[in-house]
Amino acid sequence: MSNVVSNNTSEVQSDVKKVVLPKTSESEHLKRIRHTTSHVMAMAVQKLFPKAQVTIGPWIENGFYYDFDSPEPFTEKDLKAIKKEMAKIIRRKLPVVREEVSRDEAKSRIQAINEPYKLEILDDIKGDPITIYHLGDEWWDLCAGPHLESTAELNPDAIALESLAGAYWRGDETKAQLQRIYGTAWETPEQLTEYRRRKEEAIRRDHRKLGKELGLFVFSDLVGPGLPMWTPKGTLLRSTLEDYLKQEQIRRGYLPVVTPHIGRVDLFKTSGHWQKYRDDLFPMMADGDEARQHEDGFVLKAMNCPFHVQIYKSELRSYRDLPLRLAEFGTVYRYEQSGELGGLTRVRGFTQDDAHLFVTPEQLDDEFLKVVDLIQTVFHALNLTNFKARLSFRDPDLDKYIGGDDAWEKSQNAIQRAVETLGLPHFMGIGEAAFYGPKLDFMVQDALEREWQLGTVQVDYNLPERFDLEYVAEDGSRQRPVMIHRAPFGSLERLIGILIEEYAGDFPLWLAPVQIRLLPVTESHLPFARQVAADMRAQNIRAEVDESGERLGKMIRNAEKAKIPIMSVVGDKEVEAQALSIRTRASGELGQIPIAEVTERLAAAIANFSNF
RNA sequence: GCCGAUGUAGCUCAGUGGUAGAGCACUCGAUUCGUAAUCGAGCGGUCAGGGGUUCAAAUCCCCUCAUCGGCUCCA
Repeated sequence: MSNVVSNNTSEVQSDVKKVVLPKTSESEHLKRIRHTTSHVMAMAVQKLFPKAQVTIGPWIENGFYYDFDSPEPFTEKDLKAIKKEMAKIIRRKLPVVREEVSRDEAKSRIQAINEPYKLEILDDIKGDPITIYHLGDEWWDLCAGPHLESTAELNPDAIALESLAGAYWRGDETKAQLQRIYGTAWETPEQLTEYRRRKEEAIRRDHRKLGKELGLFVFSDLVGPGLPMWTPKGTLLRSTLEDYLKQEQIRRGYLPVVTPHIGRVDLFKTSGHWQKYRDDLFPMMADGDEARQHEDGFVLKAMNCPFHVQIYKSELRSYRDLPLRLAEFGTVYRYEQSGELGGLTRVRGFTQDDAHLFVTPEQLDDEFLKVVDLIQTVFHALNLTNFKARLSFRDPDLDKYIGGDDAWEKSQNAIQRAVETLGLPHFMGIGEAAFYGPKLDFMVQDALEREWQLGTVQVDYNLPERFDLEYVAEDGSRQRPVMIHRAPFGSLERLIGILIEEYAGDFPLWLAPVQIRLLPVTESHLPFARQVAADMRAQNIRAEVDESGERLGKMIRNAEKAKIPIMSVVGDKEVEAQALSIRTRASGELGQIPIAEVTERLAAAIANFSNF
């Protein structure tokens, strides 16, 4: 009875001894282990590939990596050889010795071994002395440490080399591409096993896998990469989310609008997007070569703001009209780099829950706070608690932004004030701003611990300027409004990807594409089941009947695999009693409940975002 | 876009130079069944696509496409 958990999901079994995994950022010891392991790996690599040059090799949350410049590309087989070599080094119990040297001394030693990357790294190290860490007397690298005292403290069975990747020197794609080896190292082999188990579990939650299994969305090579298509079940999920937010927005004074999927190039020239993102748009549609030459054509929209701005501009606005909140579930297309695409989290066609608020400067703070409140409300309703707010400000050293310093100051201050007023925990993201303004971004992690932006609020003084927006103030003067761009979900695609992983496919009742499935014990009970389901659908309950004609056990199994929250067995007893035998995914069998009561409770639970 | 890996039936996968396989799904037949898989039969593949090597290619080589892990980018 206790085990209602399906055996193909990943829940931790209570009888398995729990291994606690330390975090690198919180464990000095683990930092030392990973630092030292990365040095051992680098030494092993240079032993096997003498031409390989060593660059940088830090610890990361789940392990470490090291970047090499090697004329011969590493292969998966090489990883095995490197791992073997590492074990050898570890068994030799080499002491790890810290040495302090002067800048000049470091320089001459680097020149002696001819490692130009190290020279660049040396230039970056501020202050003296320079620290060098030696492994025995055969290998050393510039390193701030700290390290273990000896390779003897490492356990080869707690170390694994995980993957190969390309990585640009200094993260700059115009510079040399290096080869990165990712590895992981733990205090004990048990920790490594646990780490691997968690990784497996994460893969089971992967929305690409679950989306396929649950039949929510599909891709097609013929349609094209990064262009998801939503199945009937996925579409139910999507529209439930849409309906929820639409309702919430209407309550908050948003006005719905609809705008086209394409617009003239000139529109995007005015906004500045064309100059900035031309290559990231699907190619222009132009009627003939001459039109093409003059850039007199149309492009698929990659954002909705310029369209909403045109609606704003369609009439003379009074201060009495503001704030004007124009909202649209707008589908946009971005020609993302092929290597960037993945599942639903990064796609080429997606729908933003977009809105643009046109406000007076005096209204800015208040409206901004209201938007943050909406986002928090939405995240709460979705049970997304594991997010971090990021202040995405401009990097003053870069010149990829439009607008004057004054506008930027004002915008960034408005965001700063908002998070302070709310006491919202946040972190800084310098250089993460949009080109027209700073943002407050709500960041979440997927199952594989990659960070994604969902909700966003942006303050913008620049587009109102570029489009020459105005309103008539109380004194009759023409004033410029401020714009707030905002999207609580960010995009429906990404949100759903994240939600699938967050819930591991077990959607809460109100979101579940199918809320209840009726299972007729024999085919003779089908008409009864169909009637009950139809009555439930009339109450806006997403009910369906298992028409397979399978045996009950099989139907239950299928419903469990489909992660349907509620099952109802209908047989002679139920027809007789005008009741339903209820089995929930969360709590197992609940026994017989009269049909009217089931319907009523279901409808109430759905309305309250609660369980049955 | 770059580095690396992968691509066999709708799905999950086996098959390393000699006649394409399994389980599930699907269709049909039998069974009419009470809380996680009834039995049997059948259907289903240009082995991602194209080119090459070979007497012979899913298997070896080249190109393209897609997917995955990273990097870069992300309005």
